[in-house]
Amino acid sequence: MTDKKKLTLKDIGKALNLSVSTVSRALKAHPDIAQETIDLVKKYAEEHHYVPNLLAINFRKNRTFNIGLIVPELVHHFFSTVISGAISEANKQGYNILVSQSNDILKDEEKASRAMLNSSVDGLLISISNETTVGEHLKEFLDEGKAVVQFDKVTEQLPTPMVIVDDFDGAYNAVSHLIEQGYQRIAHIRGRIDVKNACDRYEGYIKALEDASLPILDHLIKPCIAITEEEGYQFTKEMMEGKNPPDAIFCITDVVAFGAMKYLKEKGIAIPEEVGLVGFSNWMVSRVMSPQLTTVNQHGFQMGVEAAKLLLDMIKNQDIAYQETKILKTELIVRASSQKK
Amino acid sequence: MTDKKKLTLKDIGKALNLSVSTVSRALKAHPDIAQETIDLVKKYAEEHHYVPNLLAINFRKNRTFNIGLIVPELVHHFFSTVISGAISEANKQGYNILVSQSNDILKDEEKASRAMLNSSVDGLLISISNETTVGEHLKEFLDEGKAVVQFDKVTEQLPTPMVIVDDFDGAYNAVSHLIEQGYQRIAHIRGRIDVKNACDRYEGYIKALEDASLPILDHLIKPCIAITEEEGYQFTKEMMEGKNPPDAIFCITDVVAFGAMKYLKEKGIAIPEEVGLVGFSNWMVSRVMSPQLTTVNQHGFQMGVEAAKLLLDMIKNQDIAYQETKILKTELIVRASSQKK
DNA sequence: CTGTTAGCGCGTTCAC
DNA sequence: GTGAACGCGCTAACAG
Repeated sequence: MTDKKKLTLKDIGKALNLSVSTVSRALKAHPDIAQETIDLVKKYAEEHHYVPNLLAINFRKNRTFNIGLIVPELVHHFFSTVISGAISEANKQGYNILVSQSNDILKDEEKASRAMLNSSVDGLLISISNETTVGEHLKEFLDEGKAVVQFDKVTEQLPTPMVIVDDFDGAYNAVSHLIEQGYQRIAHIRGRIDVKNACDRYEGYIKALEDASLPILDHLIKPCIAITEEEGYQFTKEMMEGKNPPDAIFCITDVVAFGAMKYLKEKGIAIPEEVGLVGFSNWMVSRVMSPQLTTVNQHGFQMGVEAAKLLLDMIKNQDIAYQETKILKTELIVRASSQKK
Repeated sequence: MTDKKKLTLKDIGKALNLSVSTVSRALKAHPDIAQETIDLVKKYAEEHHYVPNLLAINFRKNRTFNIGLIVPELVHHFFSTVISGAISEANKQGYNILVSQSNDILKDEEKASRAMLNSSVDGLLISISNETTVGEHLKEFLDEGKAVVQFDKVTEQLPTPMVIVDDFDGAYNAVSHLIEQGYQRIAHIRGRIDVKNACDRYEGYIKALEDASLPILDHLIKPCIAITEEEGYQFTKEMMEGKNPPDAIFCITDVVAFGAMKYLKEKGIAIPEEVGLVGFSNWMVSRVMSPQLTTVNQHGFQMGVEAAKLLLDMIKNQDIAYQETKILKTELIVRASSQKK
């Protein structure tokens, strides 16, 4: 590796017999500087491939042009889509993105956020872990005067703007669609009780049933803990083998629906004829299952873009107090698994 | 609420009537400093939540404790798995990871790498785009004396260490497995001719046929350009409708195999009885298809870990010249789509 | 043992 | 128009 000495303002000054400050000003075409000087300096800089030392600039201005992004899981279709959107927007505005994951473990999230807080980041985009409730480590960010935007999995305990999906509405539409298709005994394999998204979807489910004057049956509501295929399989088995089994299942997410589908197929129960199935999130898997899974698309890319925009706005206008909550509409994607008619 | 302004060494010095340098040394328990002083300073720093200004440190030491990571696509099961591994290892060693994507477009890759080069990164992990051949923008990294490690999609034009999968071996095993199952006319929907991975897999395919004394049939070898489901569908259609159709298809990747499967199912061609199918990469979709897809697992997480380790080794021992190439073995995952017997 | 001094590269006074 | 000087926070060489 060749150690190429980097050109500095001082070097240029020496070469051109100018002072450092003149060179500095010339490069940004300061009005005080003579046009000839400006041209001269710019030409020299160009020819010798002068690159300003970002480290020095950042140090002086106390900012890094980096923003942090923490998600529960990186290997996850929805989250990677969000990240993709955030990176796209950030890059457009001249920022880079530092990515970390919490694995849904509070300790890991704290470690990641502290690692970023130590001045390597101007602001933070975060989707909190299942274990995060208060978020002391995130308050540290705010205390330092750094911008934070929450997205998707959020907590109201933290006074920051957020970008979320209209989970209530998405669930409501999904369940209403099932009802419209003629299903009457609709089960819900839901998420954790302490997670906002899961609750919103649950509420949407309940509301849809109520609006259609369908009874709410407690034994058809099952709570996942880890949100896995296995849970989907297990709960479906329990319900189908119990009495008064459901004729449709609305699952908190596509993987869970896959577990449910697996059980139904094993038992030769026809989808959608005997049991209808709807997932949530529009993972790539939902298109690949057979029958293809009806699901709720969350526009992850757009969420990433919006979250990044919001954060960068805040960073650039420190004075403004943002408290905005952007709610993105979902889109029901109807496929074979729920089309009885 | 903590103090709004950050505590500096100078502040501590003033408060304790010590010089800045003494404080600095005390905090790192320099042997020259009296134990009492060390204790005193440390206690004060602790109580007042002193956090060293990383920006200043980095500026002075000319490094950032960040490493860059560029992949063709972020929303991609394999790559996100690699990233996950790289982040895990980097964090362990006190580094953060800056992520960007090229979308398989050379221009985007150049932009991303330049954005990172500008002193926001100590080294780079990259999986090059389909369009990258020479990699002038990557040479700039090397010229600046920054470490670069290539992984998965690499070019030999660039003298850097790499971490790759044994694509040849993986393909060889996959095709040998098909042969063992009794398939005789094995097609290959391959990747681009100018991409190394694709060629290695192709070679493995050829070698397996040769070793089994099976003929190589040109009309059963089809080259994808964009590596999509549509191409898989189209090529399979062409081959199945042409004369001397294949009785098995080895696909460059799982999505392509999904396209192939889609066509076969539409036409009522039985998998694996009439046509066997094998993919590559072990995406989550491969488990969800029905029949489940036989595929080649690439140990993405491990690849990320190895690549990060290599890069950090280089960063930490600037003097050592690394030219290592780590080749990770693959693992054939046999599922229903290829089990004729 | 501890303090003084001298930068790192840049931008921003304030003089001339 | 331009230059000199200072400081951002920290480290390291050199004194004492």
